[in-house]
Amino acid sequence: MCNAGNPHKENNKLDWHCIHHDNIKDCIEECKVQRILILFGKKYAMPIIRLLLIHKKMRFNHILENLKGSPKTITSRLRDLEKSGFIKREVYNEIPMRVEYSLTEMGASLDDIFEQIAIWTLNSQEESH
Amino acid sequence: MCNAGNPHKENNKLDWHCIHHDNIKDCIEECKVQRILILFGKKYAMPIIRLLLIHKKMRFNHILENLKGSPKTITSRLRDLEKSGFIKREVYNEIPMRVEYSLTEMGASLDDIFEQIAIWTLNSQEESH
DNA sequence: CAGTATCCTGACAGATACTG
DNA sequence: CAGTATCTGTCAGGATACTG
Repeated sequence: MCNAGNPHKENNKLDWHCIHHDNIKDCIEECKVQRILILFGKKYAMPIIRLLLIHKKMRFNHILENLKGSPKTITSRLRDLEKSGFIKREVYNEIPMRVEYSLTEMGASLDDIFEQIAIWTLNSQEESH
Repeated sequence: MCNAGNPHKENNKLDWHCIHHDNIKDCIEECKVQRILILFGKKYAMPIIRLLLIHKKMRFNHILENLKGSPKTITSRLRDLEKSGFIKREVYNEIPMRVEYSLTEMGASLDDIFEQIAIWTLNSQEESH
């Protein structure tokens, strides 16, 4: 069983990843921590979140221009983030067409963990001096 | 300039990633948060850290058997983690040869951020109900 | 405008055999 | 034992042209 969703710091550390899976494939598919790391290890995933944290709402071409990626890759990443529940896609049937991307509540909360990672990198730098 | 290494929560949020780079390539190369996410988005990176947190020291074949990966991939990941300063590789010139992997202080501190991500996944799950 | 479709390159990863 | 070498397949991502 994957216990990544059930961390009780007092009792046992290491609750953030399952060690009891028979094969690692199950871990990767079921462990939420691993899935987040895989998603944000992909190109543009984090920069998209950051753009939306700053601008709140953005249209496709604005994201595209800002990140200077190919439309295929940007689309792919937007779909990933949407499927994972981090961003919301709203279509307005105007001419020309308008699509606006924004963060879900869950997506906006990513700010916290990214910041914590940043703080961690700062601390681990100090320790190594 | 990348300001990911200089987070001051009181003044400005979003310090965890640089928005002022002209192109995203510089961000990926220079931003520490992004680099960590890319590294641990790769297969076996997190499971290796977890194994070493539990067992303290492990030999190559034990890691290999435990994670059931191909030797090429496991070696590649061990080198990545070593280059980033998370693990230490010690060679003993015995016959048969012995190599032991263990965490550096910085590697052991990864426990904290993985746990924080796990706690975050738990909280964001509750919110969405 | 917001994407798809197509083609292409390179990195990631598995399987297996081999070596110091 | 601790890898390396080799071959293979899959997928991420770029460039560009096209479409509803």
